[in-house]
Amino acid sequence: MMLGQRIKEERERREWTQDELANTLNVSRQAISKWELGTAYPDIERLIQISELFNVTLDSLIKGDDDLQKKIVIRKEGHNMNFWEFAARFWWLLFPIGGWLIPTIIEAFK
Amino acid sequence: MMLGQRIKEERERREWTQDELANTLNVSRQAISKWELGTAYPDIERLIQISELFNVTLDSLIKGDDDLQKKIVIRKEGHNMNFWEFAARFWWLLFPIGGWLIPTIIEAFK
DNA sequence: TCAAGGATGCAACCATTAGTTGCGGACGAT
DNA sequence: ATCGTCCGCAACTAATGGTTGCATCCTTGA
Repeated sequence: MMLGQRIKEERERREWTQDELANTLNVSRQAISKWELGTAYPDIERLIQISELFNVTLDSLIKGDDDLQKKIVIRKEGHNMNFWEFAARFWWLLFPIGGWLIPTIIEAFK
Repeated sequence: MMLGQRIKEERERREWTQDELANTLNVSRQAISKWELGTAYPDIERLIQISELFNVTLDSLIKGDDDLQKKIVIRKEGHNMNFWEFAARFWWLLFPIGGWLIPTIIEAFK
């Protein structure tokens, strides 16, 4: 995850120390250090604060630079019954349907 | 924060249950419930998973997306049956329909 | 050369809270 | 009536984010 690097990047771009950033966000300096080193992650509320403070999108902060982002689509199958699930449930319909259909067809060609 | 509502929206849009979403994200169903109710927030790693699964930006997920807001109101109520749900419920219609259709077809080719 | 101060990382501890397990209610279908 | 599905509530556990204190590295200047 890019979060640590991105925070450090934006902080250093503004030539702030960890301590200064910590004060504006009302956390200890160590918290900033951990975030940047990736040993801890800020909670979501603080994440929003950071994105607003640095004027960057959350995606840019967390995933890295915008142009590096690529959507990874993880498709999940819906819970629609497929044919076999349907068949497993209604196989018995073959009896009445078949029992009527087959004689009918046979009758038709006699 | 919009996060809970947004997750619920995107989940219901796909007609998934909390349980199904929980399985794809490898958390308990309760976790999903808490997220949606706002009594807990997913950690950042899972947040990224969610945004990728739903193919939405993190900003849209966390801060809310005004454009999406409108759509939700419309489709909030009612639940559209898919084909198989329909089939599972009205399979018996095959009897009268088939009873008329098939002889008609056979008659046509005689 | 080395002392001092500033900036950051490391380690241990604490406290918050995210996540799990278990239970029950609401609802629909059979 | 009963079973199955879906979801929320409560209590507990455990993971981890945040704090405090100390160590390290670098720069600067007498």
